[in-house]
Amino acid sequence: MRRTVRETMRETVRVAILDAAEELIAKHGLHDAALVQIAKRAGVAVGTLYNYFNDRDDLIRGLFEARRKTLLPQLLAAIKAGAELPFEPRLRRFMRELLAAYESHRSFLKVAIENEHLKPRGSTTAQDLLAGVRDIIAAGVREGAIAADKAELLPLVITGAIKAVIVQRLQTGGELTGDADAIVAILLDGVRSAAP
Amino acid sequence: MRRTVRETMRETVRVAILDAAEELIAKHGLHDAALVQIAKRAGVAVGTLYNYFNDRDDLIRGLFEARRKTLLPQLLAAIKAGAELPFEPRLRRFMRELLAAYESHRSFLKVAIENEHLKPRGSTTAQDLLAGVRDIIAAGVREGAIAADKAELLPLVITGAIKAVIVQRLQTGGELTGDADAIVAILLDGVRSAAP
Amino acid sequence: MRRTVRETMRETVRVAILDAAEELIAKHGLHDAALVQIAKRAGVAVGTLYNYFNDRDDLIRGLFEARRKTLLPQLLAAIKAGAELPFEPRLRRFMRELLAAYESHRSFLKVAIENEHLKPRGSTTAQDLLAGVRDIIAAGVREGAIAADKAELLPLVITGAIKAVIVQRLQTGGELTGDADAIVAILLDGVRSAAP
Amino acid sequence: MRRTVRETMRETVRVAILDAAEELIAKHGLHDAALVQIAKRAGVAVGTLYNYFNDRDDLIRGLFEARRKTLLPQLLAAIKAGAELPFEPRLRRFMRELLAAYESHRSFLKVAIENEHLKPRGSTTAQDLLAGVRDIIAAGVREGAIAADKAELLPLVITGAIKAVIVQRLQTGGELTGDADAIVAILLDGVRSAAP
DNA sequence: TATGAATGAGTTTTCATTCAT
DNA sequence: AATGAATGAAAACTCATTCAT
Repeated sequence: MRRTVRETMRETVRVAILDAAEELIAKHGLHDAALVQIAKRAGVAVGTLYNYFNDRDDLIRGLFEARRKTLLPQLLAAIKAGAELPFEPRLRRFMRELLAAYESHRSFLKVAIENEHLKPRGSTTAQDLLAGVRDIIAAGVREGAIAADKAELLPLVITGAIKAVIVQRLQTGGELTGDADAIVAILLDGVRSAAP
Repeated sequence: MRRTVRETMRETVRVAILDAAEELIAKHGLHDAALVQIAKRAGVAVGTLYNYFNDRDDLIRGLFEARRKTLLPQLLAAIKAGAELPFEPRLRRFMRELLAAYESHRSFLKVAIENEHLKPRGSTTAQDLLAGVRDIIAAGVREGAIAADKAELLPLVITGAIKAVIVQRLQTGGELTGDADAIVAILLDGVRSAAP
Repeated sequence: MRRTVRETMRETVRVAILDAAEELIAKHGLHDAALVQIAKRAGVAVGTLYNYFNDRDDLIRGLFEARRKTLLPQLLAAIKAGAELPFEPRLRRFMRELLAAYESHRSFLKVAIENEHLKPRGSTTAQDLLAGVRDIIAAGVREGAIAADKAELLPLVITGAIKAVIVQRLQTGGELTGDADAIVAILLDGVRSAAP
Repeated sequence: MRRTVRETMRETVRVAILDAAEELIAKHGLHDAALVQIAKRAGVAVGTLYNYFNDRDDLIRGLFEARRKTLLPQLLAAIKAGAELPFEPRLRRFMRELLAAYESHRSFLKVAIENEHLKPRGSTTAQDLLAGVRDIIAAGVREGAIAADKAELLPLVITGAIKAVIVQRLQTGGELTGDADAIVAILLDGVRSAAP
């Protein structure tokens, strides 16, 4: 039981460190978030960081992995949520749930999008998203709801659109969820006016 | 006229520096491209960089501005190219010309996309693109070719899609132009299968 | 008597710590043997080290003193062993017994020789050895067996030779004892070939 | 020619750095000679050290290599010096010249002997010495001047004796050369008193 | 103007030591 | 007494910037 107490403490500190890192990286950029600052904001000494991570790189990776661990289940849930629905409502539902889940990770989304090019140990949240969208599209193709020739590029287009909208909303401060239906509408129907 | 010769020399060196910077930033990332390396690759000494730029930041900004100066006319040309065409072929043509123009700037595209979040003094290539797409969309709306309610989000979706495809092609090595029509097709018609 | 049990436990831990220290210092060098590692290998926590030693320096000194405490009696025994013998067989016997005694302290010998220059409070094993050899030489001189003019440098030459041979054997892995007679032969007779 | 001036300057600074390093390491030990101190004593800034060496380790190695580069020719000269002499006078001459050469490197000898166990890139001064002594001994064997069975251990015994004497003289401050003949006498004749 | 060595402030990293549990 | 996380001073290392030549 003593063991458990200590482990709880450890976990608390670890979380504090990662939160501090996320915050500072979001504010100042990956490189300009100095370890001393991260430590200070986390309320620990510099040396303490090294009781939790091997080096700076490991800490950064730790942040990405921790967030991924939180976000992946939510992504999977969003995928599963409408599994029994036909393609269109399913995509709509997925988008809404996804952006709702993302809503509470704005800070990390900024960090993740700005540093997408850094190659991590495992998979990234962005890759998870792409894979998830691919699954749904694949289902749509099997169902006959989607033109097969569009299926290949579509996941890229969708995730690209999502990111663009997120970036914009992070800047302007608006809610992410608000755009879910609009994005889907464009993708499903195209942009042509309904006029004959 | 002697003056002109000297200025040509200066310009040559400046170009070499920017090319070197672009190359190294594309390879190692914005922060990990050290000035000594840039100088070495440009074939000059570190001190020389400071005869062309005030400081590191100014050099980076110089790179972005130089590329913008090249790309903006090409973008404007792509916009103008189909000005007299109706919306759909115009968008199609724009996409083709845009990606063709981008084709010879792969290295810079990598740099630009990875560092989109850094706010420079003036406009960025990304903002130019967004503005250009907005223009074309606006024309489409006036023309009645586009559902007005989709017009607001559409530019974001389009540029987001373009970026996503570019990033992917930069990684896999494929041609950019190849995807122009496919992207447009998705956006115009939506992804529904043609089925009755 | 309960007291004694407790003291035995303490002693056991102390020994474990010193053994761990010796092992790690032999492997990584004096400075690169970190206290955390020593503690881990000893099977205790870092803090525990400080229940047995005041600080790092004290621990190191403790190691040297502990080993000296073991080795000194063996050295003295080797000196005493042939006390009644004439000089030459005495020296021969001394060498054999000395190297035999050292045989089971290879790890510490490495540590001791590599760190001979660190001046501790008390005497060192190296100084003990030198003193011992001096005693034997002095006896040889009194006995008339040794040229008096060679008596001053001789102890240094002998101990230097011993150390050199030990270092070499520690590297190559051979037995220490094997060289005892050969060293003595060189020192007694010189290296001249027996030829007339 | 400008080139040459700069290179001369560079060499001057490099030498200053290595001298400072040698001095401080001799005084405080390998590990306790901090780079800031070395830089200060060399009259340069810390960063300058890194214009000459990759890292601390490289600087240390640089010191050993530089000294070896100076000492090796002197050693070789000492070996060659008496090449035409018969073994005994040759050994005697070698010892005198060797210790004379070492005389002006006391500081480095301390450093070298105290850190003999660190494995360098190439060979060490100690290894050079051992090899040199081996050469001379081998010649002695061929000449029939040395008992062949003693030839194997002899180089170790000689170098060990030399080191021991050097260490002692470094401490007490005496001249190194003074002991050359005495060491050789012991080794050649053995220590037996001349008495019948 | 070009050069490249020198600079030193700013970061990362280490580890003996402390101390609450 | 034992534990091991926290501490922070001290060290190594980086690199944009300066400046004498």
